[in-house]
Amino acid sequence: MSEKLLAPSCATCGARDASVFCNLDANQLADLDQQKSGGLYKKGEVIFNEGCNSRGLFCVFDGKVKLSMMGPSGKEQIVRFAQKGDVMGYNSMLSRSPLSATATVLEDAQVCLVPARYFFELIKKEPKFSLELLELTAKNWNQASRLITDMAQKTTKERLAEMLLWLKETFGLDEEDCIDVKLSREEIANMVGTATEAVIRLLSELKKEKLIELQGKRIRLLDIHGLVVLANLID
Amino acid sequence: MSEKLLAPSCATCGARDASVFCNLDANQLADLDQQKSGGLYKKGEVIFNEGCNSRGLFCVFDGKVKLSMMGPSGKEQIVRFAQKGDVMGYNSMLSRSPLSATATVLEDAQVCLVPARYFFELIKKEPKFSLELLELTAKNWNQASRLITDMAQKTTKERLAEMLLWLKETFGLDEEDCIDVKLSREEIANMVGTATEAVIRLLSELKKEKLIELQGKRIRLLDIHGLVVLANLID
DNA sequence: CGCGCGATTGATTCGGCTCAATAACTGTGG
DNA sequence: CCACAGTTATTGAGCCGAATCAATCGCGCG
Repeated sequence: MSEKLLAPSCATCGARDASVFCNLDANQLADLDQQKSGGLYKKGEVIFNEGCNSRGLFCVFDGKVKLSMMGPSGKEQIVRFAQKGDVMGYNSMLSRSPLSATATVLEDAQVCLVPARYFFELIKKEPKFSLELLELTAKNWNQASRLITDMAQKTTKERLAEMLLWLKETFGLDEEDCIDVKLSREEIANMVGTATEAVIRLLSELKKEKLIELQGKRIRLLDIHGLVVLANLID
Repeated sequence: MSEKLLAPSCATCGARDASVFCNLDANQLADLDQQKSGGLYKKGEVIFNEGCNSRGLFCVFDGKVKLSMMGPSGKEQIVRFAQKGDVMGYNSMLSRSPLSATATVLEDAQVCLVPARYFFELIKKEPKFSLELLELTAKNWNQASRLITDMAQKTTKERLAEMLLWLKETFGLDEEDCIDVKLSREEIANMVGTATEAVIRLLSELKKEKLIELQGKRIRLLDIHGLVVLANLID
């Protein structure tokens, strides 16, 4: 972390409404403010590392973060992203096991840290918080099992199309219909589960098929429906 | 379900100690007994179906169940198993979405059903229950993200070795060191994410390499450490 | 301006999927 | 107890997608 800074106040945090903290009342938010600390992380920095113990629950105030695991042969696998309002590092606490993923900053991020003790206190005292958290983990599971199936059964091209759509859902499109995050070809390959060269070749196929346009790292989605069909998300 | 039957009492249920219900007190168990219903399912029967709404939380009293999803081209993908003490169908309730998997009986099973209303009541009233559930979903997530990485990065043979070890962990070995569950080659293929023929060929390779022995559906593990190494679970 | 990393393209190889043909096994009814 | 039909397991041959290796290109940056 580059520097310690005054964490943004939870009460006024714009990211909170959509987060697991959306149901806390004013008193609890004040408590949370007391307990938490904030940090500023620059692009490329690692917020936490797979295999270590979690220091608490990390809540992203702004910026973009990738969560990835090391594969058996040292290849990175990106398993999810986190941005404004998303929380990270809680699974490890809940399952009392080391962190299963590494969090790396894609775009400069402010991240708050809620210590484990207070996190568990919230669970014990605030059923609504537990429920939010359960809802979140349930959704994660749904997404994960879908991803398992896709990894196991889809072709590389189908998976690439699906990942582009996933990126669109996660980060949205800018005013020029470009996916609003900058990833290297290698990082895209590490989402799709393939080699960098394959991503490059397949992206240029998608371009030939008028589904996307490429300008360096910027990827413009020209035909979302076409991508959906290609990704086999519908028949 | 073949027949309605008197559900086993939660208070004396041997499966409960290791389940998410392990922390309930006598009163709550009595309530749970009141609320729940029981069912007997025969091999091959479907307990619930992907895409439907969950009728509640299913708790396996005995027997063996596979949980699978349909892939885009109609191929089954087995994502997990459930047996004594395992619960199913709760993710769908928590995320308020249709069931993400189909539960099919592998070996005759008795399964209790806790209605959604009571399930949510427990979460609201009993922080220890929420915590157990959170712990469970967190573990599931860890397993799922590991599986995503493996599917994306390992060879078919490595995945097969890993699945054999997973089956061993889940169902154990009988007195002859055979994995204690009967799966068709196709079902194994649907775990590994490959074609039936590939499983057959790779199983016979493993046999040649003296890692396993085959007698029909019975698979004897001869060299567990060898399988661990092959599966790349250690270096 | 040259260095170095990331992106791109090409050539080759190989794992694993598909299709096709047999063989073994299961349960069924005569 | 056997004959039959239907299913599951096995083996073989051919093909294709995608990984690997190698070389070049392009760009951002000191």
